[in-house]
Amino acid sequence: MSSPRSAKPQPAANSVLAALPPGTYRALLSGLEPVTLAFGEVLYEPGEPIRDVYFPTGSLVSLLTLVEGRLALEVGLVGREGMVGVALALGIGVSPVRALVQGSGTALRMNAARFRKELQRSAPLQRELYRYTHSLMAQITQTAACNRFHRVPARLARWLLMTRDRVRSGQFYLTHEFLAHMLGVRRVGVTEAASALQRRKLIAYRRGNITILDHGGLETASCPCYAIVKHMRDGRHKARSAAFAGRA
Amino acid sequence: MSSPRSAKPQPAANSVLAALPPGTYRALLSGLEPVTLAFGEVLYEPGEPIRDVYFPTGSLVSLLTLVEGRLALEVGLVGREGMVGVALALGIGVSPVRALVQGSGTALRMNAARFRKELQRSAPLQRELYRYTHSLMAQITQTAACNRFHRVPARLARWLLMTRDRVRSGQFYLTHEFLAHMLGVRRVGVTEAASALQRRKLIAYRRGNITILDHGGLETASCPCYAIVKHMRDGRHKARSAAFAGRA
DNA sequence: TTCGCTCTGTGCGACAGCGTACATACCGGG
DNA sequence: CCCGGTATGTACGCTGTCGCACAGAGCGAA
Repeated sequence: MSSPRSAKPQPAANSVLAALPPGTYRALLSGLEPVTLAFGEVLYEPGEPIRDVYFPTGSLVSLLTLVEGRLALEVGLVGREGMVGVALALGIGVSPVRALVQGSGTALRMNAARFRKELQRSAPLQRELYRYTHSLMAQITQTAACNRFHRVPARLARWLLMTRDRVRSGQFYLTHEFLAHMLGVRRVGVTEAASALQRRKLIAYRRGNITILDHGGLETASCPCYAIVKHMRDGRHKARSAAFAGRA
Repeated sequence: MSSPRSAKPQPAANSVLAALPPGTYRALLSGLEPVTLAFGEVLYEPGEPIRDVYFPTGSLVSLLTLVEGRLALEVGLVGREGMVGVALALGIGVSPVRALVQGSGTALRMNAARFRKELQRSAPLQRELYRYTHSLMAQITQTAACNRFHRVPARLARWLLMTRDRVRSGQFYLTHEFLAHMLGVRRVGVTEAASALQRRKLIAYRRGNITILDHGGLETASCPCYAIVKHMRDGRHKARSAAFAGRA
């Protein structure tokens, strides 16, 4: 119920995998197992070993940092554009964050040992993953600043837009309570901000089912961080040619 | 004047470089140029190409993200334990942050082209840099949460301790104005917090010259983020054996 | 239908941090 | 020794968010 569209025929591609040369991709295939991730599932817990990495195809995973054991704060959001478990690509076998499935759906899973082996032998895979790692770092950085300087309503708007981009749908299941954990604020704070957005006809929600009504309006209501992060990702090919000028 | 100790004989080692096998290190040497970084110098500006990378030996560099062009917020602090310019190690030629010299001192500099070449041919260098990249990501993540949940006095205390660890000295030059930019608060907010710490005899300062008087007390006054980040870095060898179990 | 649970809405006092303005203290140079 | 600039201290009203408490509202199961 949380994802009423799980049956729709997607291109089934994850952007990281899609960017690989065909030969590289074929070599990976036998290690990739299609799985369905369920809402609320926890893929990693901070300090625990990373057993598998995940390439979301139709799912959405939140990366949360925990403070004082109870408070949570989302620092990253991973959808089909990325991979869950970048720490492993950096040679670290322990997750620094909690990875929580925030949108049910499909993903491709590979166990840690195989992943390390494939990474070691494939330069294109390395290149794509490091590029994604950089983009994730930028996202975390932007989030840090955003949490410091921007108000709850703007941050909520940004978050909804980011989610929309990653699930490619303007509708998803999320309670105020859940959103509060993501934004690191009280549930009441979310209720107030969400009510305001609803009054302005930018979104509609009913017991957790949120629908984005006016994408443009929501973008105006959100802080500039949304546009900044989006632009960084879209501009990545430009960055690539700068970094690897004269190569590849 | 900003660094009255610039002449003291340091081991001159940067931790990333020190962790390399002797052969690897020797290969790098001809590309490493000793430089002195001056307080206030800007090594990178967001969006600009990374021309050189820096391995601080006796200097300290802040990584700042800019919001709306004017507000600044520190997301990372790089001293002798790291490198400035990790984006380049991830294949990105453009810096996402401003890199500002916060403590004058020595560093080893390598130009971007040479660095890419060396990185490509040296697996140990890659390994060390990716490990450091992970540690920097963890630091940024922790900072994001810290900025969200902790009060200014605690954050100030943490920041002073982190600086101390990186310059290996309990004394350094920093005005309230400067600290305000780092913490993303008003100068007045820093003054109030610093006065409180001074009243409690944890620090002393006089026109920018800050001295840590009671390290333990300051640690108590700081948020747990300090201990967490410190522990992550100290525990990195443990993490390594988990990630590379059975290898190298 | 009714009960119970979850989700959402509202009220209220407390307070940290903001923006601004201005006062004092320190230091080096002429 | 005095002057100017920089650094620090203090005051004050404002607002966003907090913590808490409780009141509706929707939905599913009995």
